[in-house]
Amino acid sequence: MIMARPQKYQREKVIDAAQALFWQKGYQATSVVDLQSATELKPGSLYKAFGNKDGLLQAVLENYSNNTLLFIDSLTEKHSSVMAVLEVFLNRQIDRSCEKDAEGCLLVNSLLELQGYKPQLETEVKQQLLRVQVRFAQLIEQGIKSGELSDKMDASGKATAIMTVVWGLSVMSRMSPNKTHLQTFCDDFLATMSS
Amino acid sequence: MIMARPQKYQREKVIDAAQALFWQKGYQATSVVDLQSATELKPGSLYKAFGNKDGLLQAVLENYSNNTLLFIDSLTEKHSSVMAVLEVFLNRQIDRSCEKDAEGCLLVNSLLELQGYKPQLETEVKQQLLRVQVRFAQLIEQGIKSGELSDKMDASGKATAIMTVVWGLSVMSRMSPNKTHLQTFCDDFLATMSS
DNA sequence: TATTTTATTGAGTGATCATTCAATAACTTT
DNA sequence: AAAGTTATTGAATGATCACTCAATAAAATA
Repeated sequence: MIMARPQKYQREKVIDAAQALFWQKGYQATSVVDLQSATELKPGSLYKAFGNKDGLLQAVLENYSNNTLLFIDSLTEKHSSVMAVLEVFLNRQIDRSCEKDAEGCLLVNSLLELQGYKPQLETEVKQQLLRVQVRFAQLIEQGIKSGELSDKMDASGKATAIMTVVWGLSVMSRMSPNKTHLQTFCDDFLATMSS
Repeated sequence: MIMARPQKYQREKVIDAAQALFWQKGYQATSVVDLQSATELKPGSLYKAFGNKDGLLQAVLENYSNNTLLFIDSLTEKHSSVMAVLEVFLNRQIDRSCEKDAEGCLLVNSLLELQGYKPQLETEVKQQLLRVQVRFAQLIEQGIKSGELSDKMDASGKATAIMTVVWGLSVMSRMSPNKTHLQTFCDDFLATMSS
């Protein structure tokens, strides 16, 4: 393999910097000039690496949802009970929602911003969100089989419920919510899932 | 009062047309040219009437949240029990979320799109969302006093919970959700509120 | 060292954006 | 009917946008 003139920049760092910007300001409000400053990439390099602004967002979204899946997996390894995993995950969402300048979930933000405007990116975001939902469904399936979770609703239904709560928290994070209120809400919700 | 050259257009119709556009495409993706076509207003008239694009969105948001409050009030008049009001409201949210090209809640969409980009409009959106949340808190307060709702959590906490669910449904509406799953989720949620 | 290959550079491009304003038209008042 | 008032009109403006590309620089190979 011929390799003349290797890349000076680190792809990971570039994606992280871009992610921070897209998360703070959203897709449209983030100009390519902003991205050039944050990533310290000249326009030509940026377009060489990611095609265009859409391609950069796509790389960011993949990175973001990969991290989410990795986090779920790490919780699954750490805790033996499925309920514990759900509880810890929700509590982290609550903590994030109550931070001072909480920005919610990048995937949710992107989904709502890009609806009916960038169909291709919208599809991409939906797929990433579905990946997370499916991972939860798999986890819950185990919990139902082991008898830990009730079998009143199937795993798919329970996963839908949990995603609705998580995404609700993501929106709520923009409203300076009361932490105790959210905790009580999530406790009650989790109670409806266990057997 | 001197009135030479009265307005040719109807302010309500203009706001409705603008609302439809903002709802479909979001604030940034809706160009002033789009708004001119939809409202059949020339740029000068539009700016005379609303100041600028932000002013038009503000008028739309006020109109939107007024309608939401009116809807809650109409349910309150129609049903004697608070639980019935909450149930009907949530069921309408579910129905909307499962429509073919569901667009979620305009206020939620706007909140997430404008975060960290248009602080003034963001504040406006938060206020409109809070108006709705407060109206629910007042309604729930009655339900607690009458003993219909449990007093385990105060009215403010219960209102936070319900808004989290409603906003979660608003996001979920973009994901072609399963109606039965949402209904079961909301039934279980309402059960945690009653005494 | 000379050649080849490829990433980097950054000024430049055309399109689109929100917004303005002087001219005009329509309605009321006198 | 004339004068006065104000909404309407639409071409024009300047700014910003995402994006391009020919020139250049740096590393690997011969």
